This record gives sequence, structure tokens and C-alpha cells, in this order.
Amino acid sequence: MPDLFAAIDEGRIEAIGPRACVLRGFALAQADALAAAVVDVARAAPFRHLVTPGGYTMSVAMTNCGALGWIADRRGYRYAAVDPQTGRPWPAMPPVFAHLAGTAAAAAGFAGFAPDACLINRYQPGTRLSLHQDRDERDYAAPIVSVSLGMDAVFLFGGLARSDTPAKVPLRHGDVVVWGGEDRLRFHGVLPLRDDPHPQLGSQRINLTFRKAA
DNA sequence: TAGTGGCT
DNA sequence: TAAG
Repeated sequence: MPDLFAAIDEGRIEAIGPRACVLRGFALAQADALAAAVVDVARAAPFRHLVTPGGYTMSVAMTNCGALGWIADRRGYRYAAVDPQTGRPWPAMPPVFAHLAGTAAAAAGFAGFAPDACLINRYQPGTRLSLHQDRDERDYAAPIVSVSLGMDAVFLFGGLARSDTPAKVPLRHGDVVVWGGEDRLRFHGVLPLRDDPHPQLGSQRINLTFRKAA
């Protein structure tokens, strides 16, 4: 895979763990199509602020597409095939989403990634996501693929224990983070967003997180 | 298992 | 900023 080494040499791939990396600008060419597809998804399944089991309303607004969607409520976290807010199935995963997720995973060394869930997070200035693990999926063989659009963010990438000090990874429009294997359950989060409006997307950041949930 | 991507 |  000479392309992989070339990409590392050119700084387009940054390792942040044995099986975790940032693909700089990997989604840039598709960014407009991805953003347009988010608008379509949100028309059918509007962004909403979920309430955690502890009773706190999350600052980040969320929606989903694909066969399964991640949800939180007072009863816990889980994946559901039906959007509890609309009573309808989540919108289908747009082909440009699935293709990007598969090629990004392959570029990071995870061949054959076929996500059945895409959680879409909308960050506005001041919003954050505190340190957590993605552990509601059925098995952890598949990686997580995370796509950044819009405003800059600081991604926190920690260890397998919540108490492990996380690395701070700056993320920009078009960057893609992939983690799996021994890094699959690492704690991660996002620092409160600075208001530095993006030329295309304005004062927001959209994050697409692809998972194989079932 | 409980409890939980937030809070103090 | 760390920890529960």
C-alpha cells in the first residue's frame, strides 16, 4: 500500500494511536455534497437536544440516518430503528455518506467497513461533548469513522480509562478521524466550540459519526 | 453490572 | 484541571 506511506510522509495521515488516525482533508472534495445531504436528513428527522439518563440536556443537537440511530433518554442509551420524535424510521443513509465512510476506513487500514448507523451532531458556539466511549454497538470489530464539517474543533482523544489524560487534536473542515481495533473503546470528546464562523457553514460544526451498530 | 456522551 |  505505497499510497498509505506517501500519505503519511505528506502529513495527510496523522497517527493518534496504534489503530487510530486523522485523515487530513479526506472529505474536502465531498464536503458540499455531505452538507447538502445533512440538510435533507434534517428535514425528515430534525435535530434535537437529547436528555441524558442523568436528566441533563445535551448542548449538541443530534439526528441520525441509516438503519439504526443512536438515542439517549431517561432510560439510557441505545440504538433504535425508529426515530422516537417522528415515529418513522430514520432517513436512509445517503450514498455519499456510505461511500465516504467506507473509503476513509479503508485508507486507515479497516477494509470492508459497512456502517448501518450515522449519528449527526450539530455543534454551535460554546457547545461541547464530554469524554465518553462509543460502547452501545453490538460488537467492537468495526471502527468508528468521524467526519468534521464547518467550524474548527478540538477533539479530545483519551485512553481506555476515563482518567487517562486525553490528547488534544485540532480538527478542521474536511478532516476524518478513524479509530478501531485496540483503540476502539478509547474515551473521546470535544472541547467547547469557539465562534469562528466557517465560510460555507457559518457558526456551526457538523460531525458525522459512522458506526456498525448491529 | 449499572449507569451513561454531563455535572460539580 | 482531575476525578468521581
